[in-house]
Amino acid sequence: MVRKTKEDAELTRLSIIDAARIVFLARGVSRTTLEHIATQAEVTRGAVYWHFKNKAEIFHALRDQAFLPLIDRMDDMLAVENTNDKTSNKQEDPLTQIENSLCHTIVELNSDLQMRQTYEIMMIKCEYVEDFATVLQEILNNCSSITEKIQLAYERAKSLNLLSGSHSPRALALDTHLFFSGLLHMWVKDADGSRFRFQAIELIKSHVDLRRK
Amino acid sequence: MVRKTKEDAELTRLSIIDAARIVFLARGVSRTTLEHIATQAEVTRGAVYWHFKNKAEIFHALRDQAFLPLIDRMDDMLAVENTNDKTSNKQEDPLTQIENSLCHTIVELNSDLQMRQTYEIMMIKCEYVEDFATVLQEILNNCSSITEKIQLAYERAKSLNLLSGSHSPRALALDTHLFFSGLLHMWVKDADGSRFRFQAIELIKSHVDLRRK
DNA sequence: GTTTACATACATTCATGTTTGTATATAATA
DNA sequence: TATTATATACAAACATGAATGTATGTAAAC
Repeated sequence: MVRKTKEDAELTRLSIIDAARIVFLARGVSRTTLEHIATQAEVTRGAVYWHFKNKAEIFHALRDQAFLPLIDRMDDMLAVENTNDKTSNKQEDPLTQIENSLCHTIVELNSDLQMRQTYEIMMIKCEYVEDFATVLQEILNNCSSITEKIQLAYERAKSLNLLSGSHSPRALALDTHLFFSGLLHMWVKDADGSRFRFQAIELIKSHVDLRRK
Repeated sequence: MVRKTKEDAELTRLSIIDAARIVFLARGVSRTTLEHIATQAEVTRGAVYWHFKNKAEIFHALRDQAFLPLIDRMDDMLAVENTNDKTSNKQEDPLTQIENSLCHTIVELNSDLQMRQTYEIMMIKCEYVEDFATVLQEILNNCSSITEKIQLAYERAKSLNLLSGSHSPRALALDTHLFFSGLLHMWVKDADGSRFRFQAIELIKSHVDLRRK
């Protein structure tokens, strides 16, 4: 049980990230030792230090694994209508596009335990200081970009005369973004699911409906 | 510089909580030592251990100091109209009541640096595990109770025929709660204020307006 | 005189980073 | 193709620096 092939080494790397997720979730990021992670991954700290510089690097790897794909997917679902692609979300009306992209995120979280756990870690098991503060800024940037996409969708909806009332697409987008941000937080904190988890989809539909003519 | 009067001791206690806030904010809760807090408060760890059992107890004290008053105030502003009290928020229409209670919280946060810092600690400088997990549950309970108050206000608004559309007060309340929860999070994370801090009031007004007939 | 409100000193545990050791994969060379 | 060299992927040991909790000391208040 010593030297492995490159493929084995990659598996070790992944299992360390996997282990980190489990231990971070249970003990919080600060309180988990590299020893904890190593034990969970059934390796020694030597292996951990071989693959990662320190705990922060593991944290970043974990984030990249779960966060980025979801952000990308959301971005994609909010993209401008593309008439060549009949199978995608893009032929829906803009409001339905918004609704679908939000719902999709929730569905993903519901079906993917690991992603759910990672979100929980990022939201309530991590202190955003020093090495971790940058992650927060990145998240904020992602949020901004998504808000802009939502705004564009609302602008399309407006020009298609789909909106009730006369609110600015900007204000609508910010409101939607804050709603969804709050929903994700509550969704994560609501461990037993009694408050938000089981009605998240409903809440999204209701939120979007409020804007529909 | 040894034994003090009861009043002096109470001042020491408060200065320890004050110091904890400063250090928690800068270093995160986990990474701050009781030594850090003691130094900041210009006492020794002896004094800290005299007044508090451990770090978690300081954390709880800090929370009680900043959180509870704000919650109470919000609760109060959402209370049922009281015709005897002409000076309060209670003579406003229910939707304005909701708007005011949300705005009030933001104004408070804007004017009270310490409260703002405490919120920041609770949201992004603390890991909710073990000793701290209970705090999260308490926060969730507070949220539930506020949501209920908001729902009651929406019900009053509905019976006064102030609402546009035909959405249920329950759905409206949840939506508002999630919006505000998201707003608080963003408000706190948005350190330089460029994204949310300076337009929070506007966003609240716009959110409530969306529901007004 | 006793309790209070601390300061100081001590003991222990624990986490981190580094260093060293080592078996094996892989590339180089002959 | 067989041999050798080197880099890889770890394990194990070590050294250091905290951080915690407790125990003890002490001066002033009551």
